[in-house]
Amino acid sequence: MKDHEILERTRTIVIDAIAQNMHLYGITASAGRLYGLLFFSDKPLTLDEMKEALGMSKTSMSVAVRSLLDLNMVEKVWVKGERKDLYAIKDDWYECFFDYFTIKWQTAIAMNSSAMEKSIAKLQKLIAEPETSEEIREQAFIDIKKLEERLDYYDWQNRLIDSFETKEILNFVPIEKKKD
Amino acid sequence: MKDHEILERTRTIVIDAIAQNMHLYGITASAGRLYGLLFFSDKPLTLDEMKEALGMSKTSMSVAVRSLLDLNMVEKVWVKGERKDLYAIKDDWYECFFDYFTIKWQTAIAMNSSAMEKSIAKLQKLIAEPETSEEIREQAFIDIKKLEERLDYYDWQNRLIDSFETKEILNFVPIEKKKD
DNA sequence: TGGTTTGTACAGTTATTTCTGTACGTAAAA
DNA sequence: TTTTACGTACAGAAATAACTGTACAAACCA
Repeated sequence: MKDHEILERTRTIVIDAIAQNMHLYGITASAGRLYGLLFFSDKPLTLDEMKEALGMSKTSMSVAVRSLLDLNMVEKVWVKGERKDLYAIKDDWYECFFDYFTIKWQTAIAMNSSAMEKSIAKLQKLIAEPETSEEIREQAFIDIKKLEERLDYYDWQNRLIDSFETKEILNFVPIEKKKD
Repeated sequence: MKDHEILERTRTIVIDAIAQNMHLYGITASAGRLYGLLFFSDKPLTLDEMKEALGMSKTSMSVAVRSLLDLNMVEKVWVKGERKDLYAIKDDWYECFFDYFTIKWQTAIAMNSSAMEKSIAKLQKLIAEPETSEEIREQAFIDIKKLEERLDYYDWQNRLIDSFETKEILNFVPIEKKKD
């Protein structure tokens, strides 16, 4: 009786902490709780079991689990003879961390880079125009310089994320087994 | 007339893109716009100038600029004879990127680690109790193992972020000047 | 000292996000 | 085939976050 409570409480402490910090991945706290639930679960769970465990609607569970799927934090598991969909946590944390940058950051970097490249092109065209005033031309030069610097920075970010994607980063910051 | 519009439009495109992706840093889109404004500004701006440029309240500018200050994305600039506070973008993007992890991620990791360490201690105590049932004891062992694995992962994350903080990461993924 | 100006705290408002229940399409079971 | 169960789309409700205007404290100036 008391034992079980302690076990449950220690889990809750951890789940709360995880949920609270999940926003770093752009994920709602509820999805974080769900992640914590799956972290401790010894078997894949159905939407109904999640709903039951977290006291939320099935719809919310469906949404939350999908957001976790999108980030490769959770996977759909097939179990023979089970009609319902089952979901389990992906237990390669490192992979998951890397995927986050590949999925979210690389997209954002691509968007920003694209916008900046387009702007540079427009500015160069503006500079090439003979009727552009000297003042404007000068400002355009300055803007182009700023944008190119920024593009260099995005290029660096991409190279960093590439080292995540290929796991080459682990040669630089290796996974070490802690001594027991 | 037309020139100036083109210049303005190219800036807007870029600012919009930046604002849209700023959520990756846990920052509101408005603060993102402000960041974009400062990115193109050739001089530090006052709250009133920001308010004017973005058509928002001074209070909002105050809040937004503070969120950027907290992430070391912006700095307060002192200018002789100027009574108002002036703010400028921090132009070391790399530093800013590293700071983000040091400020946000390290804090989150510390919170999670702390919660897990506390839980492990409680579980070990539970295991040591003679009246704990064998079933509970077994479950506690499983939980401890999971938590310790997770702690190893957090340790790795910390080492990665350390390499950001010390900039040693740049030895692995160097900043390369793009050829002009 | 008293009179301005500047930045922010606070409370109220608006906008956005998150959550719920119903309704429905799809697929398995009978 | 009909029946049943599952997961999700959708619309409305509840909760949260973002923004604004007022009011005030601190700093500056006279």
